[in-house]
Amino acid sequence: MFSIGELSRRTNVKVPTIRYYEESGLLDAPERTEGNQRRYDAVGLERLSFIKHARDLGFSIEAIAALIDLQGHPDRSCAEANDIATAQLSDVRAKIKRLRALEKELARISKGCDGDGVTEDCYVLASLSDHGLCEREH
Amino acid sequence: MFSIGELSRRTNVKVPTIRYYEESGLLDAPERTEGNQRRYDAVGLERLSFIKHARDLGFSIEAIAALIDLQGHPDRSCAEANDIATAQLSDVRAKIKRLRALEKELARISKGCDGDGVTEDCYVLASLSDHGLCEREH
DNA sequence: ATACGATCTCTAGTGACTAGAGGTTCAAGA
DNA sequence: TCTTGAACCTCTAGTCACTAGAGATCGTAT
Repeated sequence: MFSIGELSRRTNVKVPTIRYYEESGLLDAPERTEGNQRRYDAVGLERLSFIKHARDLGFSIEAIAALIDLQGHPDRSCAEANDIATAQLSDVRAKIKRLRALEKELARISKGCDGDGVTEDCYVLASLSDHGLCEREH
Repeated sequence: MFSIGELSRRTNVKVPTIRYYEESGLLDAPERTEGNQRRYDAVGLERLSFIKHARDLGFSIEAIAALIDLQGHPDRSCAEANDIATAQLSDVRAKIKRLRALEKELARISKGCDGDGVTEDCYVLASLSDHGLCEREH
């Protein structure tokens, strides 16, 4: 049995975040000492590690809650879990696509300005004012 | 002179968002009719177009405020504007890098599961539980 | 016994909006 | 000129996933 601070150290999840996960229903409320302090065991550690890993992969709290629910029903089809992962994957891919377009545009805007002039003639500001200077849609 | 709804239509920025920008200090408070409704002119339209374009490129409200401030001082060096754009560019590149790592990991996790089994043996759930299954850091 | 870091709960703040309530104004048609 | 109804107004609260701070209590090492 260990404290919330110890759990925090072991998982690299901050203490207030752990309490937030409990409040959100992702973590079961743990046992308490007589003085009302939380005490965790290996199960709590494992659960939080799962959550942390999923968060690092960009899953939303809602999606994680669904995954945890599936874990609790080992007889349910695996398809659901796979659906959630696949949705997350296409979400990530869409974000990458969009960011790549932005990267191109920003690189172009930034390259057009050597930083020597005055803002009156600044290509950065001109580019932002006039969308027509952009090469593609974004 | 046109209404906030007309401005919204011309810029594709929603009406509450326009009011929010005004409240945030990005947009000057426009003239009002006798009945207290906002009336915009070409200057307001141009300003909002600038903001919209910058937001589409992922600049924060704070960065946009700085850019607008620079616009108001045409004698100031262009370097500052370029710095902001460059910072935004490296921010975007960092995000892309991170998302690509996530993409690989998610693709791997998702591929390992055909969706046919039951959750008990689900590779998606196993992967999320056990970080050691991951191929690289993320 | 005391000190002091860790913990507790609670409220409020973040960024960039979005939603809704409840009331007022504008403009077009009769 | 009157009426209707869409558009407008302000204000509050909600979103997501936390983060920060206040003020009080607890646990443990000396």
